[in-house]
Amino acid sequence: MNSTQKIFSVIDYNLDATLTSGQAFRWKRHGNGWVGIIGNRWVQLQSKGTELLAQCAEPVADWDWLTHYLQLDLDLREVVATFPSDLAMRSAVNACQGLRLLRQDPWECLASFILSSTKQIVQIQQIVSLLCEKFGQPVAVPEGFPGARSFPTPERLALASEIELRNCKMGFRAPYLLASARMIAEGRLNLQQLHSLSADEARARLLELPGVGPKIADCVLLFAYGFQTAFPVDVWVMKALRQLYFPRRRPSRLKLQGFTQNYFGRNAGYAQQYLFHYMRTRRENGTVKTN
DNA sequence: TCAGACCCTCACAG
DNA sequence: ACTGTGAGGGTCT
Repeated sequence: MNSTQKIFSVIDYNLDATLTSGQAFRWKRHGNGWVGIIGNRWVQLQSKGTELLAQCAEPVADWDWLTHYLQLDLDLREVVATFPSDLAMRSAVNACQGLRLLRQDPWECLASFILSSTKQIVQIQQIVSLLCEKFGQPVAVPEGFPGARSFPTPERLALASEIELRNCKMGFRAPYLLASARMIAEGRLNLQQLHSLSADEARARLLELPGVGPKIADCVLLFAYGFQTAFPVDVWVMKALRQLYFPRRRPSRLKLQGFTQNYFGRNAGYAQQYLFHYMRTRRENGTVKTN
């Protein structure tokens, strides 16, 4: 039966933490819940205990897209059980039970992270919001809600000028986003095809894009393609790693990569998300308990 | 490996 | 109120 809303039963799903943890940049708080756009759909989400209420603007026949985006079928306990059990890791997990990884659209994720370099999360949200406002397609919205737009396609952005993009306050990231959009629009890189590659191969392809370095490539592998071994190292995670595991000398990037893969295991990327969130939200901002 | 440049905005001093 | 300053989920050269 088609309905505009559905109730999912969930265990250990911290919606607030998940939507504010810097993976996705378009969710806005609305009352107790959240409003966002997934693909071409407007969605409102509310979490109540073990229930997750989803509301759309138009009737939905099949909710698989939302189950997939939110990764509702994932057994989080099984994932957390694979983390190393040092104190910092345990503290990070305890500080934020139910933090999840989303499974986003590759292009939206890629473009958003190209825009993320040396920006704070609120600033990224602002840029992405302007970008959607200017280049996105209108989507259906329920009565009484402000209009909303989808994330612009690479084809649309490929037609934009650098000036237009800079007007979205993205500064020096504009030529990167434009060039990447063009490469994808021209078919020089097929984002869907990366699903069929290994993590290393997919990573190599992403690194061909201008404005995409190791950190952003890993974010896309993790947040869009679900390669859970991908381990984005940003300033926060680097701070944690150095304090915790390399107190003496700083390791080379290659060494660090080897270490994170071995030490954090097959869900290294998930572990990274907990460390990131922990570092970012702790009161003493930047210190981690080591014993 | 190692800086420095790169846009722009906001928070925070003074 | 105003101006000055610094730094912010990096990447490129």
